[in-house]
Formats: sequence, C-alpha cells, structure tokens
Amino acid sequence: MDRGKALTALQALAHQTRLDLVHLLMPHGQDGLPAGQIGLALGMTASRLSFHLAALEQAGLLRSRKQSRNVFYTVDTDGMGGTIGYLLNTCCHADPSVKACCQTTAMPARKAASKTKPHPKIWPDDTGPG
Amino acid sequence: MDRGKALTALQALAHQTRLDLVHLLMPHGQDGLPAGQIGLALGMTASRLSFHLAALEQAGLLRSRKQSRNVFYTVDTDGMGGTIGYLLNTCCHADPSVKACCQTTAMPARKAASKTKPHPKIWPDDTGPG
DNA sequence: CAGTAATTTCAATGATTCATGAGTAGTTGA
DNA sequence: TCAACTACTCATGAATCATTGAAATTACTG
Repeated sequence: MDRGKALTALQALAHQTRLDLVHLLMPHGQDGLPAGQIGLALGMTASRLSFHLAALEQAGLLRSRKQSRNVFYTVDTDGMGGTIGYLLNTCCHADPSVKACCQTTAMPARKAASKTKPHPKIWPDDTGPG
Repeated sequence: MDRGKALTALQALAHQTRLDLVHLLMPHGQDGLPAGQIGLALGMTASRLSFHLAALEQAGLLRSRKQSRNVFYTVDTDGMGGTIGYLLNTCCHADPSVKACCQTTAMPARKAASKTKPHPKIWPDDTGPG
C-alpha cells in the first residue's frame, strides 16, 4: 500500500456514512449485500448511497459485482487491512504502544450471511447514523 | 474509543500533511519536537503548521507541552492505537483477514530522540510531502 | 523596557465535499 | 414492446476545509 492509496482510503473512511457502510458489509463477507438492501438498512437515498459506495470502491475498500438486476457490494479486506497496516506500520513505524490496539480477541469466523436477515445491530452504541 | 472520537481522529488523519506530521513525530517518542523544528522539517509556513497541529491535537492524536518559548508536540499513542483499534475491531469486527495487517515484525524499541538531529528520512519512498 | 523569537489567531479567498432531486440506463417478465 | 424494478449519473447549492499573510500573544535577552 503506497502513500497515495493509503491517503485515498483514509479520506474515504473519514466519513460517518462510509464507516457505517463498511461496518454493515463486513459481517456479510464475500456474499455482500445488494445496493438496495444497503440503502434500506441505513436509510439513505439512492443517489447518496451510490455516491458513498463509489467513493469506497474507488478507494479500494469495497468491491462490487453485478448479479442480474442487483449490484452486490463486499468489503475488500485487503484494502482495509492495507490501510490499517499503513497507519500502523508505516505511519506509526510499528510502534509497540500503538500496536497494542491489535491485541484484542478475534471474533470467531464469521458465518455466511443469510440473504434476507437484516444486520442485527448497527453499532455497539446504536445511536443511529447521525 | 467511541464512534464520534474515532470519526474525528480519522478525519484528522485523512490529510497528507497531518499524516506527515504523525510520521515525523512518532520516532521522537515522548520527547517530541518543537513546532519550529517540525515546520523546518516539513517546509511549511507557521500558521499552516499550527492549523494542522491543532487539528491533530484536538482529535486526540497529538499532545503538546510548553517549554519556555517552544511548544513540543508528541504523538498520543493511545489516541493513535484507539483509532486504529476502532477501525480494526469495531468497524471491521476484528475480521481475521483484516487483522492480518498487524502481523508484521515490530520495530525494536525506538531510541530517545536527540534534540537537534533532524529526522533521517521522511518517508520510505521519500517523494516529499506533495 | 525595547527588541527578538516562537507560536497562535484571525480574516479572506479558493477549492473540495456532500445532500438533494431529476433524469438515464440496464434487466426482468408479461 | 411496455411497465416495473434496480442502480447510476448529473447539476445545483450549501457547507466545510485548506492556505496565505498579517496581526496578536507569550516568553526570553540585553
């Protein structure tokens, strides 16, 4: 991950809506979610959703695949990991005090997303996207 | 690290100049660097520097302490770690594929910064702040 | 106290970003 | 082909952000 790409990715992530998008899509793994369902889950207009999805995809943080009428979006874990790794290892020189943030228990392997079930909880402190 | 603080920190980091600042200050540990020397190292005007330093400090990523005429800036490793940890653990649900970015060799403990010696190299690919 | 140095604050300007609503394009099935 | 559905693009205006230079603030020095 070079400097320019990392900066683009950070700019993409520095927005509440786009953070919400990643958080929502992450548990759905490589199945992802269609745009319509994402918009429904986060309550945003189609054009606004499209704008933010495109920003994340262009930044290398999301991938999309077309499937009949729908476009499914998934998180690009390489892009996300690369961005975080850039902050951690390049920008912070892999400083041990900073790296302590990695020492949390990993989640068990995510289960394959069921197509219809909505995401159970949006945020730990679910105060809505505002 | 709550959602609002993480977002503020990400917005602060989503800028080339401020990424440069963190990268420059990190190896200087708790000694830090005075603003004047930072401005010299990165070649920026005083007011511009002050603006970006303030943004980082307000976001909880930098700390400052006054020492006679100078203001020394240091990286707040808790803030940096908290921000990265938020991305990794909250936003990405500690997904193993993403967490792989942490699996790099840690640097040896940084040495205490000497007061006068300039930072040896700004970036791995030192193309300047532009 | 006058002069100098280190930083910050302020106002003005130009650039960028974001939300909105309307319009467009591709897909599906009757 | 037509209507319904899904998603994207575009133009607009409001809001925010970044840079600059000047002025103000605080702290040393002679």
